[in-house]
Amino acid sequence: MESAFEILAEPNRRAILSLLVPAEQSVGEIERRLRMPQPAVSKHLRVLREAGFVEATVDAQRRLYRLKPEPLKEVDAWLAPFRRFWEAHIDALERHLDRMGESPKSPAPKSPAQAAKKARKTKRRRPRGKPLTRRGPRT
Amino acid sequence: MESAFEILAEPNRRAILSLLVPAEQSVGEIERRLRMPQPAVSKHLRVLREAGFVEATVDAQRRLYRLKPEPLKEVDAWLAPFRRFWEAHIDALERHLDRMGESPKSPAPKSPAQAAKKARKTKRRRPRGKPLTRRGPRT
DNA sequence: TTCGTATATACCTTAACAGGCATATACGTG
DNA sequence: CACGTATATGCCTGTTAAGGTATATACGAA
Repeated sequence: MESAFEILAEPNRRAILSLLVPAEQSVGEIERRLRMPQPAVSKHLRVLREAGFVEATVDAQRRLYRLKPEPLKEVDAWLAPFRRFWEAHIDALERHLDRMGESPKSPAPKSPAQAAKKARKTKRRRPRGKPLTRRGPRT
Repeated sequence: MESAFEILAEPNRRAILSLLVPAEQSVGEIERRLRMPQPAVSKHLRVLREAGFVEATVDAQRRLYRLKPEPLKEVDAWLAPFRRFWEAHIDALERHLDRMGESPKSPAPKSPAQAAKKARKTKRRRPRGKPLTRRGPRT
């Protein structure tokens, strides 16, 4: 669990962080708002705390958790080169998309997301019978 | 492996993406530059491709991979609220740090909010009876 | 065709997490 | 002191993903 990215890979943790943007929250509030078992919340908070995403203050038996920006800033910083990349290429991309608005081969390519999903869903367990023209460098 | 964050959790994948910022690269180039076994590279590229982070074109037996911005843009978008958060609090933080440059031990009054809280229910002294071993709400 | 290069997949093993459940610890109050 | 509330940990389990190794596929050249 080294990097900030690994921490953010967990959806519930991202949800917790988002919840903390407007204001600090107690464990119980998070538990209720996200409808998540209390031990889970505590565990995620521990991970977040140890990674520096949040910090807590004590209020009687309660712990009030609030955001700490540093790790997210790191992520933001990592993103910077890519941001420059896509900003530089926006126009080129637009042109490209404009151009291929027709039907290249099969039914007009879906959104990248959908395409990805489909690819994932496709069972690529070769049935052990026929070569099926699949292995090897994709064409 | 749903979200972009999960994809980015893997350091080698991040490395690959960074490598692709300046220009597209073949699998072999990535392999050499990152000193990573070829199957590993191919596997990571597959994940990246299916998640829409990259796309490839065929050049004879070679595949040239290049960046696609969408998923990273998503990440960037998710980050936005937090960016606002830390930008809004930078000055406050600075003030805070400026102020507490003195005695860290003495009750140096913190923010008004905290002061108020404390006034309400100042009773958070650890009884010292038991050595605060480990279990239980952290103090 | 055969060979060499470039890349993708299959399969196996291992490790790491997330979830669930039980329970320990702290604190305030009666 | 006993109790209820708030939160943290321990342990166990299932799942999933990454690494390693072997091999299949595709293509150009001889």
